[in-house]
Amino acid sequence: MIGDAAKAAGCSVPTIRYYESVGLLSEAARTAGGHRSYRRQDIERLTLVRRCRDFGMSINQVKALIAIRESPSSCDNALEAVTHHRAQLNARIADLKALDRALALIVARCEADCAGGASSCCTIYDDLAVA
Amino acid sequence: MIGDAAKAAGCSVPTIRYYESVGLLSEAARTAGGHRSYRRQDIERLTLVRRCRDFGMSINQVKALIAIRESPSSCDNALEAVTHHRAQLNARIADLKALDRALALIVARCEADCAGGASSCCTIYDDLAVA
DNA sequence: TATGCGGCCTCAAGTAGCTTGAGGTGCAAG
DNA sequence: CTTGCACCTCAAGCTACTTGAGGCCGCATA
Repeated sequence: MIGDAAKAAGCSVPTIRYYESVGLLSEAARTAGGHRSYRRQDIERLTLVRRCRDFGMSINQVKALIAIRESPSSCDNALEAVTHHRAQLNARIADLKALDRALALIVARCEADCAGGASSCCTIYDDLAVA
Repeated sequence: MIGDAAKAAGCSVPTIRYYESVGLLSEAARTAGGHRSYRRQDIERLTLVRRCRDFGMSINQVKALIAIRESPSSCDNALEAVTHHRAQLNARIADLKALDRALALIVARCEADCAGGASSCCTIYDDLAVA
């Protein structure tokens, strides 16, 4: 039953149907009544997908990673995919840190200069609008 | 002309029309021929919006921030909005760092144990699938 | 005056990764 | 037999835009 699979993998039921619809999971077997049924290996695959998504990989990145496993290629390819993803992650972290530093400066200037004055002349708006 | 405004604010022309459509910008004045025209203050507003978006605020957050300026409220409200956004940013950064640390361990184990073996039995897939 | 060309116009649909809703069926318990 | 939950499909909504189709505006050039 799809509900059990969702619980096991830690995602919602519609999410599983969505993954199936975009080809991340193969079409599930059906019971006589048309309900999807999942075996242990199906749930493992679903869990793998979920975890990769939790790690911030895109649907296509997950597809690629799974394709590597299912092809007769070297483990180095999987390693490279994950390493590449880590590089993206770190670039993103650096970007966000830079944003935060810039916002910290803006906040500090407001605290120093505005001193709770009217919002219509707050330094925040000037500082934000400067490219 | 909308093209000039886009250049000035560093965004695309359709983006400006989009901002207008969702109410982030007021409806632009039109020339006789129906083309949008922008005054200096319109461009300043657009630039403010663009910068807030660059800082990772959502459309609604930007709307709220602008609403604060245009209401007779205290600068503290603007300060709080930005501070709250910083808190979100920092939470996101912490999350991404945790992901990266987890991926680093997975990569390390593959490098130590797989040694370039077949991808079909790479430790990466096992490690990723563990909740 | 015609014509070419770039920039503008509107409206619709596509993008990612789901979630939410409508309307209807399967199945086990009481 | 009926209640009620979980399941089914299909369609639309969400964010923040981008892309495409089909068609004017306005300036310059021949």
